[in-house]
Amino acid sequence: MRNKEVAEQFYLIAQLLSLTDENPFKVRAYEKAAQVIESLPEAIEDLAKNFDKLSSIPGVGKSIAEKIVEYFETGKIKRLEELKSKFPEGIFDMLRIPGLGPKRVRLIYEKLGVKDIQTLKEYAQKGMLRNLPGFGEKVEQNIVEGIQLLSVSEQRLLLFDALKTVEEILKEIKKNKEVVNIDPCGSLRRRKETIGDIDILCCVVPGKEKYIIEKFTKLPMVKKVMASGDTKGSILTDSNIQVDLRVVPKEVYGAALQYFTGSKQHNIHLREIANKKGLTLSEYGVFKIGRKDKPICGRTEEEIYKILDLQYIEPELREDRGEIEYALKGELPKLLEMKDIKGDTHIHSKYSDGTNTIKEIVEYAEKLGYEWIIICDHSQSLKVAGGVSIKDLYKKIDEIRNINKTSKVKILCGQEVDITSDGKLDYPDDVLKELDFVIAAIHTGFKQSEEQITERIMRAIDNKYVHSISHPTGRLLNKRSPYRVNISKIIEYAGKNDVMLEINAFPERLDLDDVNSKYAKEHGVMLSIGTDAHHISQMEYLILGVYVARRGWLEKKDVVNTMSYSQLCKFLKKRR
DNA sequence: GCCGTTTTCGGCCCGACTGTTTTCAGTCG
Repeated sequence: MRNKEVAEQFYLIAQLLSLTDENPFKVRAYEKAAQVIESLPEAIEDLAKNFDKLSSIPGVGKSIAEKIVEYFETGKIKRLEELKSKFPEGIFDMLRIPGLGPKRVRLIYEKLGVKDIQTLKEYAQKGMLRNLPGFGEKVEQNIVEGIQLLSVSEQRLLLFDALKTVEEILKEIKKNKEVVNIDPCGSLRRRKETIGDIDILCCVVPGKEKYIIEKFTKLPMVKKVMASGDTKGSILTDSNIQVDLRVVPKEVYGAALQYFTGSKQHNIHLREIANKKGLTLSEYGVFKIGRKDKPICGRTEEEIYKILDLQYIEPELREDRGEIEYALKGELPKLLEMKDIKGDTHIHSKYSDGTNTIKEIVEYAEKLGYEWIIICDHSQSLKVAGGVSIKDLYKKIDEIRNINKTSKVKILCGQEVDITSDGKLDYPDDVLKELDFVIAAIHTGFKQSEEQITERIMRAIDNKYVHSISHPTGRLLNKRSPYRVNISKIIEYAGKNDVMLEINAFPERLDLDDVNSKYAKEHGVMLSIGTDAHHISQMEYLILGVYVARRGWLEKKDVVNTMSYSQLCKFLKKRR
């Protein structure tokens, strides 16, 4: 998969073009194409073999398609090389500074010859920028502060951590009785796997807008106030998370919620549809073009979609990945919900590196309202994680059978079995066949080539005792890239062989991700959501897996966790 | 550069806030 790499080239072109006098819509076109390519489930290098296919990707026309082909044939894009030669390397760093955009970067470079962040900081501190048109003392100060913010503000927050932070903030703001309504929106509401900053929308009793903004900017966790106006406030928390609060009147709350939930691409697409109907859409409602005085609607989100002749679109789908076209036809999927979930397919116990006994786990599962759980511990060779010997495995099976006699929640005995570096499984078949559930996983040999790792996983899929593949790409958010694996090939192969793939719900994994989950569904793959919990409290992570599934367009029928205990047992036996 | 049931040319989403200005450009989401 070289999609990310190709997308990167077009992001670069867009960035460099923004520094020139080129038509700004050209910049947008490149950005859009980059975005589309990035979230394409098929490998772009495969699509590039067929020019018509390539240029039929929405947002990719003749010119960009040619550049993709050129990139694969020569390893370079001439247009990009030309642009690069016009600007020094350091210009990219300068563009990353929050509050400093392409126009000012260009001015600083052309008028003063500044071409790296260090020099820029010195110039700003010495007051050498203030004579440029549009610059002043405050701008200089903001640049210095922006540079200091650079490293912290770029790390994206895990969804799980963002959800916790926003919960804390909402609790504080709700203490003010002037607050009528309050909701997190932005990428958090769309449940993206990582969050850049947190957006919160609220409506208050009339006349108290500014008062609430001021309250917000004085919360205990505020480190720095970035902006504070009549209807918008923006702060940086002590853990360097940017949080924006917007206050709107209740008559347009739905329009604002829609607007601030995004995504940007989804909203742009929606407004294009509005325009074609002689309407215009903003956070203040839907208007007839030329009649900005009185909105037609905007109290609820549902009204907005309805007036555009669209089905209501769940926030998790709003990425402009086809949901608008489906909503136009009324063919959106009915997304999986937490209440559909009957069990967790991946929990570690004390038998390997988990902290709780099976008894403790099953009691917690009962609290969560589950019907069944699958206890999967590591296999024998994974010594660092307390891999279970064959002897202990039989003990585990016995213990589970015993507990099942009296337990309300049923336990299945599973194992997370290592795929060794030569593609074999870490227990012999006569042991595997004693297990209710086998989830195969890669924990070693990350450095192997794409062919080798892909082949290893395919050999595991061939084994008739394997039910699912755990965390199929091995990525750790903010920490480790996926191992080199042709994931679309794995998905297609799993589909052909009726093997499931896991949506690992551990906060830093979320693997498969949304895009690949959707691709899996389209190839007839059943997904298993497992928390990979190593402590009972981590069993709460399951909701994160449901969010991924929803972003991947999955329905109840696409996920094994929605089966009853008897359905599940039957389903798992079918594989053998 | 992309796109098309008003279009193959001429559009391309919309508004808040800031800091610089005396009416607006730049940046952000």
